[in-house]
Amino acid sequence: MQITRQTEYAIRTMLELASRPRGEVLQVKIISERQGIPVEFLKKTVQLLSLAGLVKTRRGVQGGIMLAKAPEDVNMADIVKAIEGPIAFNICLEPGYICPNRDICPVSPVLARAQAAFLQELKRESLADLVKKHD
Amino acid sequence: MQITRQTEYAIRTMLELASRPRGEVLQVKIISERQGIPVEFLKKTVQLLSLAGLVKTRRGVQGGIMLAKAPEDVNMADIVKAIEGPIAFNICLEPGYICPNRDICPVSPVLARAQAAFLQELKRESLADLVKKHD
DNA sequence: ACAAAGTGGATATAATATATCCACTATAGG
DNA sequence: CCTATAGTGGATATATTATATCCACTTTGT
Repeated sequence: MQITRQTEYAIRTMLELASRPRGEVLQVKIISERQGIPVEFLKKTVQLLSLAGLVKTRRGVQGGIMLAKAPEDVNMADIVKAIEGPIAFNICLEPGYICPNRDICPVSPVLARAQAAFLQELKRESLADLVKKHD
Repeated sequence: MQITRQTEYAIRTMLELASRPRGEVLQVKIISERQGIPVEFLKKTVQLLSLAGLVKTRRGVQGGIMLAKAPEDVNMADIVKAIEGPIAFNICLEPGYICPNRDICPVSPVLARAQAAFLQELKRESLADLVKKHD
C-alpha cells in the first residue's frame, strides 16, 4: 500500500526538470548525483518516463533528458502511472481480470471508488503547481 | 500500490462473520475452507483482527470467532488498517518519520491528501452496507 | 482426560523491489 | 572518421516483503 521508491525517484526527477528553463537538457547522471539516486536504477526509471511520453531523451555527447510537455500539462497521476503501470488497488481491479465470484463480491466496487478518489487527488496537482510550492 | 492478499482475506472473513446471526461463533478452519484461504495463514490474520478489536475469539471446544461490534460500526478502513497498520502512501508520511528536506519537498502534502481521500472512501462503507449488497 | 480450537514463535518459500553489471547504439565535436 | 559521451536494453544479483507452513503450547467444553 505504498508507492515504490522508484516512483518517488521519478517524481523528484520530474521536479528537477521542471525547475529548469524550458527545453534545457539535463543528464541522468547529474540528476542522480543531485538526488542521491543510483545512476543505473535511475536510467531504468527515466526509460519508463520516456515510454510514457513524459520526457524526451537525446543520446550522445551533449545529450540528456528534458520534459516532453509543459509542467502545467503533467500531473502526479501521470507520473505514478508511468512507473507503476495501471493502478489497481486489488487484483480484482486489474484490467482483464475476471473475478470468479464477481457477481456476489461487494468489495471491488468499494476499492474502485477509493482508488478513483486517490487518483483524482493526484490528477489535481500539476508539476507546475509543485514547482511553485518548491520555491 | 496494492492492498495485500492478507487484507483481502481479512475483508472476506469479516464478511463471512457479518453474514451470520449476531453472536454466532465461526471456526477459523471453517472460514478457511469456505474461502479457500490457508488455515495457518488465516489464523495469523485473525489475530490481527482480534488485536484491532474487530473480532472476539473463544478458545477450546466450541470455540471460534465472532464480530466484536455491530456490522454498522465497522468500516473498510478499520479492516485495512487492522492488517496493514497505519497507512502511509510513502515513507515520508509514516508516523515519526522526519524528512531530511521536508521544508522544501512539495510532494508529501499531495500524497497526504490523496491518501486521505482514499481512506475517507473506505470509511464511508460499513460492513453492514457490504453485506446488504452481497444478497 | 481428551479432543477441539485459538496463540505464538520459528522458519521456509515466493514474489517483488531495488540495485548492479555490461555490452550496445546514437551523436556531437575534434 | 575517431572518440568520448550519454541513453538503450538485457541479464543478473541482492534485499525486502508477502505468503505459507510447521509445530509446540494454552484454553475450554464434554
